[in-house]
Amino acid sequence: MHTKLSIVDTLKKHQLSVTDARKNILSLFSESGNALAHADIEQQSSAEFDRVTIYRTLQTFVEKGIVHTIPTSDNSVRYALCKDECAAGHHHDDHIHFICDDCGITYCLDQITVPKIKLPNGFKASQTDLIVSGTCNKCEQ
Amino acid sequence: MHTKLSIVDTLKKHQLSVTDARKNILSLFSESGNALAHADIEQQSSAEFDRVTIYRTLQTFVEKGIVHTIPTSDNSVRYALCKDECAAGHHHDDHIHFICDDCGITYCLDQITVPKIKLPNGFKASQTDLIVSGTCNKCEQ
DNA sequence: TACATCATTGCAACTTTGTTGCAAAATATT
DNA sequence: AATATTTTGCAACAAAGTTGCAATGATGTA
Repeated sequence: MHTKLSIVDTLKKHQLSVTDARKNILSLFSESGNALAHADIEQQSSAEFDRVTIYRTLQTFVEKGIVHTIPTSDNSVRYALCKDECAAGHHHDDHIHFICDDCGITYCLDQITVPKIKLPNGFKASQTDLIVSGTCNKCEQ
Repeated sequence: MHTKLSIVDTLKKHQLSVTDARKNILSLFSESGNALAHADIEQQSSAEFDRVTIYRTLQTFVEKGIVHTIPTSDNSVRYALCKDECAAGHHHDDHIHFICDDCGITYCLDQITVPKIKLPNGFKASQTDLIVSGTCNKCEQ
């Protein structure tokens, strides 16, 4: 069984030097539990870090396999923590994402896996994203 | 059986006045056959129309149900023609989209439908997007 | 067809978002 | 603790998207 890695250990495991920005942004993710847009992070730490640093940090996290991206229709890609198994350059996040139209929260529905899709001849899949939008369980009444 | 609507008829059907910009942009879609990003349209008609016009035209087309959006991970939403059944404010495009990592072409794979997903309690889906990326049949060798 | 009305377009000005190079600061290594 | 290496912030910029408004174009009616 896996013991949950600390923020610092996660960074070290991926051969990243441990800096304030990285610790801080990474902890934003684990505290929130959900996916974050660049803008979310900027709002929650703009006083502390330069915009450019946030861009570069997110990019590094994606490259190292610490977070994965979630496509959206509104030109504001979301980022979410990967499971431990994700490695640099190779993501294994074949779960579903749910974006609430009401509150905007983006959930990783880890329990549900993306069904295998049979593509036409000649098409080869390297990644599959399934994004469901609608109303989440908090916004429904 | 449906007879394919002309550009002008499509606009009229959706209660839009027929203008050069709309005719032109709409025909870009039917000629290309695939999904287009805002940038694609801008390149192919920048001399003719203002950037702002393209933004507004695309927005109108989405609202009227003439085109639908395709989420992406690179902050460049793609737009593609809807089937005839799509009405204003209510899209029925539950087919799969394929984005080629090589050539960048975005295909609507109409033949393949998105499998029904069972969501956790309290979650209600209004739309489901399935985006597969990889190598398309033209780029594969 | 000409007119009046209404919608659309282009322009300008602006805001937001994302990128790049470089010097200063922080981190890691010895 | 000193050096080498990375990371950060700043500045300057490029690209993407938005808004108001006047001018133009489309549409329906006489």
